[in-house]
Order: sequence, then structure tokens, then C-alpha cells
Amino acid sequence: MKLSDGVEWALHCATVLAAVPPDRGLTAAKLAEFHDVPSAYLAKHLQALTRAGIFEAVPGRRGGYRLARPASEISVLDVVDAVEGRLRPFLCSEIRQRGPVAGPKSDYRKACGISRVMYDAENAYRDVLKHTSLTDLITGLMADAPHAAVRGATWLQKELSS
Amino acid sequence: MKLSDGVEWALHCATVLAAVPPDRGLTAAKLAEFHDVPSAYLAKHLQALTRAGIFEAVPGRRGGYRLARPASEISVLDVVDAVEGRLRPFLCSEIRQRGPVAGPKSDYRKACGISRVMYDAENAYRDVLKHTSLTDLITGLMADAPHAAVRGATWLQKELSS
DNA sequence: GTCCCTATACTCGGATAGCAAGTGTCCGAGTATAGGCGG
DNA sequence: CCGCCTATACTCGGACACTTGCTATCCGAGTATAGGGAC
Repeated sequence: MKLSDGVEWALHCATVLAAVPPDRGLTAAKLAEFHDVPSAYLAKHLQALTRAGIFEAVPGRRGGYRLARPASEISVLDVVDAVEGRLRPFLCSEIRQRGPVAGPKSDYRKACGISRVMYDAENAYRDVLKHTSLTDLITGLMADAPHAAVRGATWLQKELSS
Repeated sequence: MKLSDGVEWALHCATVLAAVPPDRGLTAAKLAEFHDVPSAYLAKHLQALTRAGIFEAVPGRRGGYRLARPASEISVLDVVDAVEGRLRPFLCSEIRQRGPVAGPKSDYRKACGISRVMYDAENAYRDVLKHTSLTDLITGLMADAPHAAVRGATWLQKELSS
């Protein structure tokens, strides 16, 4: 069980975009430069986020990406699902209905207890991410590393003005 | 994020082994036959479970696998970690300390807030699995599909007597 | 001076290679058993 | 008849190919801009 690196990048990009005025945008190249990650690969994930309706892409010159809705209405889960593709980590293949002791289908009306536990765990995981919004993330970032936040804001202002 | 198929197999095997008397064992081939899965590949996971101290392997003729401790003292998390290798789904690469706005390390004393949320979610996931034991699983299986449980017990008795 | 048209530069978007990890399989090392032999 | 020894058959264990999906990259389609020309 491993998450794509893109999840971390996407979350950081989202916090940066939250600081961009709604009528402006930031290009994939700038976002990649800010985090020092391969821009071509980052672009791939930004596209996925756009398809999911979390980011908005502005084409053409002076284009770029921006949040599709207020940061308070974007959860961490939204971002993770968009990048990872919303596939369940555990998939029950009903092996209890296979082998020499398999019986009629009517014997297995209730879902397999093992899958139930795995799904419960998955839901607990998702709940935590669901109840954390981008604003929560930003509040935390500013409290944890205020100096870095100020430097980031300064850099952003410089990029937007040019 | 995807879990290995072996997780499901391992959990089902564990519930079967829980029904085997402590002084007996069940071979990898028999476990594979019971679930109709490739025995060679299942053996690989059984070895991992043995290394993790959850199963015990009895070598030689009339050997096989059995639980290393009572079913009530084995959690689902133990099995999942043994098969999956206990690697964290999310790994913070501290990209906030990279790029043009990177600052002195003293600015980043506290852990990245993004990683904190991801780890909280992971812990919620693990907690659910941790608080479910093999006995809980078996109780559920027998309640959900009693006929199948009886057939399984009969098959097992036949195999053990021969 | 104002409007329109055209060429341009820059953006996103999807299609294309490379690589690592999971998936699946095999054969060799080790051990309890079963049978035969000797006492 | 009893004990011991040897050969055997069966088990687990680790080493070896293959496939899927993530990682990384590129070039083409589309658009707002900027400049020049006509009115």
C-alpha cells in the first residue's frame, strides 16, 4: 500500500493556489519551480485535479491554474481521490465462495466479514481526510513555520506582479 | 493505493488455521486448495507471516502451518502488516524545504502539517484493524454464513484425519 | 486617433517511453516418517 | 520380539522470470496578447 508522490505535491500546490487571487492563476511551471519538482510530471497531476473539478485551468497566454471553489470547501480527501483515482485499497474477491467447500449463493447473502472490517478501516481513514479542509491545512502551515509562510507569500506576490 | 491480494488470502487462511488443533498443522497446499488460489504464491505470503511471528511453520513430513499464538491475541493489523511489509502509505519528502523560498532548517522545527493529517488518517485506519482480532473475524464469519462454516469444519476434519 | 486584423508567444492537454514493485513460479535444503535389518 | 539404521517422501525456504501500474517526458491544439496597418 503506497500513495503516489503526486498526492503530496498536489496538496502543497493547493495551499499555494489558495493564496492566489481568484481572478489570477499560476502556471504549472511556476508551481513546479516553487516546490522544485519535475514540471512535466506535476502537470499530469494538475490535469487530474482539473478533471475532478478541484482546480480550474485557464488556457492561453497569462493562463494557469486556480482553485475551482473556496479553500474552505475543498477537503484533503477531494485532492487525494483526484490524484489517486478513487480505487479501493482492499477489494474482496469473495474467495470464500471458491474451492471445494463452496456452496449455493444463498449461503452468502451477507457481505464477507473480512471485507467489512477492511472497509470500516478505509472509511475511518477517509473520514479524517474528509473533515480536514484546505483552510485547516493553511492555518497549520502558518502556525508551524511562519517565517517560511512569509517568504512564500513574498515570492508569490513577486510572481503575480511580473 | 492498493493492497496486495495476499492480504485477503492471509486473513482467510488465518481464520482456517484458528480451527486447527494446536498440535496439528495444515500445509500450504491444503490452504491453497481450500481457497482455490495458486499455492506457490500463497506460500510466499505464508512465509512472510511466519517471519513476522504470526504463523509457525513445522518442517518435514506431516508438517505445515499453524497459529503461533491464540487467535484472540492476533489482530487483523498484525496480518496486514506482515503481508504488506509495514511501509507507510504516505511519506513526507519535506518539499516545503526545497525550491526558491527554502529557509534555514530552524524554520521547520515542527512537522509538516500536511504529513500530520495524512498520518492521523493512517493511524485511524490502523486503529480499526488493531482492535479487531481473529476471534472477532471468526465470530462474524459464522454468524454471516453458518452453512458455509459447517462445510468448512467438515472438510477440515476430513483433512486432519487422513 | 481608433478600430480591426494578423502573427506570435505562451498556456494546457493527451499520447508516448522507462522503470520499479508486485505477481507468479520453480527447484533445492531440511526433517519426521516408514520400512527393513540385525540382535 | 525389540531396537536401530537407512532410504524415502514430503514439507518449508529462498532464488528466479514476468506483468502491471507508477514515474517521467515530450510534442501538438488552443487562446489571450501585442503590434502593425487601414480607415
